Amino acid sequence: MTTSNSQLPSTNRSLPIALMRSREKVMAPIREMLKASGITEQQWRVLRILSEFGPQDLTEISGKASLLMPSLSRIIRKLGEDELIIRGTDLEDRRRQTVVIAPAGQQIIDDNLVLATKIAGDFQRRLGADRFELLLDLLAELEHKS
Amino acid sequence: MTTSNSQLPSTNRSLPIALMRSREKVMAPIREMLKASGITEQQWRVLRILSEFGPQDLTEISGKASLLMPSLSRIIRKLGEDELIIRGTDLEDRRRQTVVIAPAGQQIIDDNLVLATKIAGDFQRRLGADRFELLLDLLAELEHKS
DNA sequence: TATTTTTAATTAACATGTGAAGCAATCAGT
DNA sequence: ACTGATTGCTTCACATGTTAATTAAAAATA
Repeated sequence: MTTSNSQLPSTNRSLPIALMRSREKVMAPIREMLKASGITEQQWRVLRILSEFGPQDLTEISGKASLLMPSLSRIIRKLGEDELIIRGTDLEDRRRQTVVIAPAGQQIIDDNLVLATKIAGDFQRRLGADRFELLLDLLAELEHKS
Repeated sequence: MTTSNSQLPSTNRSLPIALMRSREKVMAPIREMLKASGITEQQWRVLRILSEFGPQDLTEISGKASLLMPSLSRIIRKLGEDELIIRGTDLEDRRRQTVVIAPAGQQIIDDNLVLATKIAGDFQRRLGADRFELLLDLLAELEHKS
């Protein structure tokens, strides 16, 4: 406005904002679903990973869930307090915390299985299978080093 | 792990996680750039919008920046305290707060113009112009109602 | 083995995300 | 003009994002 910034791509066509917008749209129905179970979207991600890949330490979860350690540390503490997971110190390496999903946690996964599958499928159908895969590929390419 | 959840798409191929991952990768260099100016990525977005579209009220900014009102309210307060923007009550409708970018705010936009343009261009080149536009289109499609 | 370096996790401090409640100004209908 | 509904923004409460500092344990090296 004040000076010329015409070289900058308009915020209307900005990749960061587009990513935020679409992330919000994708997450909203999942959050809505999870309200009944009383957990957040990130807690759900952690439980899903524990359910799918079994017991593991925080660093492994962090990588799979794309959560930074400080966030994950708080989430694990909360999930432990709510008895949705069970944590224990690794006897081989006492720095590590091994985390296992608890029955109550698995129950939440099971309770939301059908609806979560439907929600994921809706987005896939919205774009079509091919374009959906293409989108995932393009997003993955953004992560590679230039 | 405990019970079967094979219908659920693996977290490895999950759209929400893919969106988070790529968002982080796209934002990281911008945050790095902004450290020198002492503002956050969201504050930068607000300043850019004010610079590009001129004075406007919070609701308008909220829509363009994809920031919820509670977040934006705090951001605007902070930017005002730092004198990067100037806010005033709209005399026509005293509920509205009209926000204008201040010289110090415009200076930050100007200071980062070249590097910000380069960063945005890097991602575009990484995919190629066509695939980059395709990505933006696919993301936009996710936002439509099913 | 003592010292140094690295690693896994936590904590601290501040900013944002999110849903809900609150408040004042405006609007709509009477 | 009066009342109820709506709008624009703020505040609250809690969770997460982010960087830096911290702690304990393990690994590397002298």
